[in-house]
Amino acid sequence: MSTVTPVSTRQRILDTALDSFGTTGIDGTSLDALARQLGLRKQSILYYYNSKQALFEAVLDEAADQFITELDQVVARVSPNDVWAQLEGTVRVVFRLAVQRPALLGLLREASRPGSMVAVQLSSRLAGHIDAAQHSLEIALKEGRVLGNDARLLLFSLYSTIMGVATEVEVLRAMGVEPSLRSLAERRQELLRFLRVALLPAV
Amino acid sequence: MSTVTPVSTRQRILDTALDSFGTTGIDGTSLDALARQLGLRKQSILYYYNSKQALFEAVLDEAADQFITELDQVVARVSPNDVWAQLEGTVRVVFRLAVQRPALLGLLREASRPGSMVAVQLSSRLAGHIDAAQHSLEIALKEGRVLGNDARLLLFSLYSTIMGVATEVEVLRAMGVEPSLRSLAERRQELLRFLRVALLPAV
DNA sequence: TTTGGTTTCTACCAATTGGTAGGCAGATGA
DNA sequence: TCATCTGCCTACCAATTGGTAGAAACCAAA
Repeated sequence: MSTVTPVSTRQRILDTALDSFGTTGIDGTSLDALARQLGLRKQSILYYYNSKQALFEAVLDEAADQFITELDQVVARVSPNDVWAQLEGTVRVVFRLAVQRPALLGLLREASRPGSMVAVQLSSRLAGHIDAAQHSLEIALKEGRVLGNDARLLLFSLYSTIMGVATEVEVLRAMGVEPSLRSLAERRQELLRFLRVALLPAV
Repeated sequence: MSTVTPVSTRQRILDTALDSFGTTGIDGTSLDALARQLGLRKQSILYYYNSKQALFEAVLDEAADQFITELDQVVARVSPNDVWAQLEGTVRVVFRLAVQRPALLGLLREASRPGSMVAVQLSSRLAGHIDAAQHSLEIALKEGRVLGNDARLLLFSLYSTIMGVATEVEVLRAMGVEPSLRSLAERRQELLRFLRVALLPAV
């Protein structure tokens, strides 16, 4: 027995806005265009969210929620001591999002733009996860289970690599690789191999 | 004897536009604001570049030129067989640009945004360099001087890592590291260590 | 001094932007 | 039945956008 859950207009606006902000960017998204996509007038959007800025902040919160939820589901299952398993899980999540909800990653990308000020809001939401990851890394470093010096910088390198490989589609296209599910899987595999070599001491 | 070289208005427009497009983005840059920065009226900009689009394309060309020039100066000096030396040079160039001309990297970032169409123009300019790098990597892979499977995907991973570590300042800030010259140097060092481990076979 | 080309300007313009004011239909509860 | 509240609307608005038309200012050569 499947019931059609009525999605509230408020939620529909949020979802559509996330997609639009994440792909076209915040400047590239007008309230009019957004309303058109939703089959509404812009004033109905402003009824739920008092300004574009307010809408954007709500979208950011939503994005952080979704991202954290996805991450928790996969990462929290494995032992916090097994850094590699955690990393593998993270990569899996990010790549799944790259397929199913690319706008979410696009939004993170937009937020991490230099001088964006948006990052502040996001970072406070993600701070806990970042700290936990850093802590795990620190211990692993001390025990020699992972190669490296500075946990924070190492974490940063990992972030850059994973995010980049998952989202920089245009660069890949420029290199002659047409993005596809198959190429994405190959990319993920090569990425994991790359990270394994970079992180884990030779056996 | 130092002579004040008169910089043509055309060139001033190009430079200022590069900075603005690279930091504020193309949508975030209005011709009026640009003109104000230059002490001109917007119509003077349109006199030299017939439309905003035309200006942007010229800016992209300029950016590609500058990037290639910088890269050639450093990379072309070392043997094409020494993949590691080439990579080290590339990292040095990118990090220098991150300090001296961050807008240039910002523009590349903007261009590599999914669905940007801009990448096409840039990629045709960089195609030669990409091919050369890929070729070097392929040989090094075959001879076992570098770890990995697919040269293209490996190159892509390297690009993502380097570009990310050099430009994702906000992420770093979110992790509690205030960007500074000192932290940048540390980042570069850790990045090089990371890449060395990931690429070079253990001795 | 006049002429002609280059450069920069003023004066507009239509379209789009985010946002305000207020109305109208339908559901709900008294 | 009436009043109220919610949800979405039409009608505007001022500011900004990229862009056009054409006039001044300037400069060099004739």
